[in-house]
Amino acid sequence: MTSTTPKTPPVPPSTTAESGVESGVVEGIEPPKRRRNRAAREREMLEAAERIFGERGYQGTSMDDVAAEVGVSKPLIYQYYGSKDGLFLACLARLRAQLLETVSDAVLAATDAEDALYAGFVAWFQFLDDHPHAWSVLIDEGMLSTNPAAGPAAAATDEVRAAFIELISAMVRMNLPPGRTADNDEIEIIAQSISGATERLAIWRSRVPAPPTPEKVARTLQDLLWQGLRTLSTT
Amino acid sequence: MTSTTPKTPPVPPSTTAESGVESGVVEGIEPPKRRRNRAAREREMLEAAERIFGERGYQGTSMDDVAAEVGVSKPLIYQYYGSKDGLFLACLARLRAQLLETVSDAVLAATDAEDALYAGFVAWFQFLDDHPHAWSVLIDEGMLSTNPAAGPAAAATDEVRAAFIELISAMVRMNLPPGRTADNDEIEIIAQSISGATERLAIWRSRVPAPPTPEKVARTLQDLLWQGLRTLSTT
DNA sequence: ACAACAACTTACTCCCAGTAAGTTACTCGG
DNA sequence: CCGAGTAACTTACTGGGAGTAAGTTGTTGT
Repeated sequence: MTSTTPKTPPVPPSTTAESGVESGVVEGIEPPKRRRNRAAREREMLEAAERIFGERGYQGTSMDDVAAEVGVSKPLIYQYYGSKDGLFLACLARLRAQLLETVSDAVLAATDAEDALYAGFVAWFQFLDDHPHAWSVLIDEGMLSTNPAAGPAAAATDEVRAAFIELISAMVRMNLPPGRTADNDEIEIIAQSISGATERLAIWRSRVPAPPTPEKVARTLQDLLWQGLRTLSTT
Repeated sequence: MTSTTPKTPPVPPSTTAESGVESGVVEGIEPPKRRRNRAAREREMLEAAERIFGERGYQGTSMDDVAAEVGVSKPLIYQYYGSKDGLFLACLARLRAQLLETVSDAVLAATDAEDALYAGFVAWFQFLDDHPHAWSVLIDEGMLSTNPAAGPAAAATDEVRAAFIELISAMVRMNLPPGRTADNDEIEIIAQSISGATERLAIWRSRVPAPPTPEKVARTLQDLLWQGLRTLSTT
């Protein structure tokens, strides 16, 4: 009764049809299939989950909520995704793939290192502007935990980060002054810093009323980092 | 029975003394006070909570756990701290005060801007090395959430961050090239970046097997940022 | 000694992740 | 067309943890 999403319009869940009246029409013309194959349901579930996680956060979302949204019962989700973490993980994986691809493309399309850095920043902030949902899922709750005891979701988020760290490290390495071989610690520190900076900036932009444009932020970040990157460890 | 911390040694919780034998001694000599005044209990609870949150994270800690550790029943904690969030918040507030003070002191003790930045970084990483507990509490779970729906703990963590952002902003402003007045967006972007970078570096250091020293990290970060900071927006 | 209050407990409720076991609709070989 | 087999799905539960109502016991001031 409180269902806000009248999925399969006719055919009430059965066991409620006292009056045979309903609507005047006969139902001989193939009642809209309630049953779908696994792949289709999984897709439905993933979409619903992505939306709800994005709106209410990991903690704020119950499996019953998602089930209700899809119009299905909870155990079915468990059958397909195993656990709440599993479901969240699936959302993450999808979003990560999209985000990583977007940024990588931008970086690879650039002609020189300076431009690659800038383009990567812009792509990152732009993507998150264009997919507010994605962003919420990526950071909220799941993103936060750095504690080993925090379950698979945290681990998955770490994977996302690791991928970016690697991308950034590669860029930094490519960008080293010719003769220079910086030690790995330095590269890692720099990559971690940039990753942390962009994450925090993304969060900040998503919460401030009138955030500066992706280009402005990317520009400022570029200005802040570029000099230091160019002269990396030449002291 | 499973209690690992035999706080108040004798005097079992009552209602278990079938045999009057117990130990041979009489208990006439003032049984170790089980009752304490509110302030003392609150302190006990805070310490236990800080430790357990630090070990198992916010999610991984149950109020019953904390209650058991203190040797007290759960509702008492609720009476004093109101909720799990309230308890966590109290831990956070304490740690924040310590951390902020440590870093501020280091910054203020420095003689010039360049040194202040470096000293601040070192103090930050050093403090977190010295207080692994504190660190876990500050970042785990509670730290992660950027979602408004994530409760007071998230809000409190934001306050911690806001304090640092402000400190960093002040430093950046002081450090501006003489005639230069950067716009506020730029300052904010830079402050957010530095905050994000140091947070991520701290997390990274806490998880990697042999992290570089605080000085090394601070140095690298300094090298990365200093050039950019000095020439802020002079393009 | 005893009233009155602070410190504390037992024994619940409710909500949510996860599960056991059963039921219903599609499909495919005859 | 017709059952057997299986994939899709459900009802009805368990268990654990946050939070609470209402009562009990120690302490303290008079």
